[in-house]
Amino acid sequence: MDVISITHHREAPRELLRRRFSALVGDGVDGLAADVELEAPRRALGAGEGIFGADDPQPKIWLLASGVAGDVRVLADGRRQVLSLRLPGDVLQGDAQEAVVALSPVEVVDAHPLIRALGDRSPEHQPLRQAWVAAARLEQALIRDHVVRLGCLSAHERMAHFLMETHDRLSQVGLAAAASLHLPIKQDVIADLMGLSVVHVSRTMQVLKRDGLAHARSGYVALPDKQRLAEVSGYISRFTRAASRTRRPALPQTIVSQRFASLH
Amino acid sequence: MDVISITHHREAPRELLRRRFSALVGDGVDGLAADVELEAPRRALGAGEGIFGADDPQPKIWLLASGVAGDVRVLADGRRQVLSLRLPGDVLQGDAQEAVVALSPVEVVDAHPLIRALGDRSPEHQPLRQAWVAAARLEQALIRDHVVRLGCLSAHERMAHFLMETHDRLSQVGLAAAASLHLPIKQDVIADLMGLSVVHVSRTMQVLKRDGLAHARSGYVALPDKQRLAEVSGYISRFTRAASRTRRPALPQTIVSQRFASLH
DNA sequence: CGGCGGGTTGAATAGCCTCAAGGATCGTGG
DNA sequence: CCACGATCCTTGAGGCTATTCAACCCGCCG
Repeated sequence: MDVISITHHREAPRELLRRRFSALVGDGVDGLAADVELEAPRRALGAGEGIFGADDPQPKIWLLASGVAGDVRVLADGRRQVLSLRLPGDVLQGDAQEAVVALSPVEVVDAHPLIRALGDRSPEHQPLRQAWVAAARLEQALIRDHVVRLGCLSAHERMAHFLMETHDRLSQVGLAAAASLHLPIKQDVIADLMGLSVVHVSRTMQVLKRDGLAHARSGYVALPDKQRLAEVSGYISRFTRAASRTRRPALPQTIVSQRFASLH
Repeated sequence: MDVISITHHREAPRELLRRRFSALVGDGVDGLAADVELEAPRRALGAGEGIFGADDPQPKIWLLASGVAGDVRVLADGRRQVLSLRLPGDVLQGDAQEAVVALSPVEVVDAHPLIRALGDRSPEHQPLRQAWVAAARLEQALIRDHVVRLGCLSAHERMAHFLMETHDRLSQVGLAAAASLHLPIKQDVIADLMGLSVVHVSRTMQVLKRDGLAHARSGYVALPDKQRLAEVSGYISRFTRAASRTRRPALPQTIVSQRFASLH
């Protein structure tokens, strides 16, 4: 099968962002190249390292260039919950209430140039601002999907749903093949993400394999039958819809978007 | 015990909003009275009614004046998840991806005057905009708390945590006594909120009663020992902290707040 | 080769669910 | 004012899902 690594891909960070944004608002953001420089400072971290150290100097916003990170909350007794998975092309904001932790080896680049571009109100950056708002809205939708996963779905459904979602997200930035994805995280992370025990994650993966729905091997997951995987999990893509959905001209755009724009 | 109803209280909608906002950003929003008119149109709905009908004419933003509503998602096979509870003083935005449903008899008032005030950029409305952003950020934090509840906590912990949180939220708008709250929703709603079965919600409430932690009777819940209730659930208030937390002057405020401002 | 981290397996248990029946409460109509 | 039905809550019994604990396996690296 075709294989794309998300820790060792060769895409420029800006290109990842461009793909993500143009999937959200069309091609208006292609000019991203013009003035948004996203290469340095670049930082590499190993799995387990916190991305926002308390002693950090300036940059409080990073763009995830490669690898997997996650918003993690740890309870007093050691139980952990991974609130959301962060994939290449995502913007990581240290401002958040949670710790953002590298779940695989990752590379991050300073995203302040992007923030600066968003800050000025010139009309040429209008599509960029729209994309930023759309991205926040999408993130919002994803965390709500996560609530439903945890609240309503069985272990099998959860895993299937999660794999579909992650494949979709990686596809959007061009980092997944048609029927497989690279997911270099350990099972205990998946467990803390899905609200399950490590043991049960393992068992569930076995069943998915037996059913011909997902084969995992050394960080790569093949999804031979996405159709059926979507059916058994009730998965509805947030991505294909976003493109075709008709926008209703509702409230003063400023307010609605202000509500979403600061989410990262 | 002292009793305050949230379906039949006599607070003006604007007063609820003022309390909520001033708890977030201080007294700067007291001038809310000046130009933000929040009384009409007023609408009453019964439990179970959707608040945003597809046939709705204009107002797509309501302020919840009394009662309880919720963001509800229904799966294809009928399973339901209540994503978040909406309490008096909350702003309901039909723009959201979810259905917003009345979970008790509710009254809503048109919130467009508020939106208009947020829309103009005059300096006198600066605190109002800050509060709006802070409210969105809080909402964000609450849904993440919900993820942790569903992912990490046992049924008892979930219930205890939920009761603490709801009591806190109602206290903030002055609609809860010191050690009790009015929660006029049925157990099946709590079940769909907590990811449990109705039966188990009932049993769990019995145990909480036995332990002297929560007595529910006809929509009113007494919390005789909030201290212990917080301990057993690992509850950390988002409200007392918000007031005392030191704000770090981080990113250009516009961007950060844009990210939050359109969330409702 | 030994050790180690991560994955897998088995057995026993706990937590929560389902089904089904029995109470309590409340509004309604006689 | 009481009987009635409807709705919601409670209780019991049994079963399934997921957990825990423990051992074992496997690939990798020193």
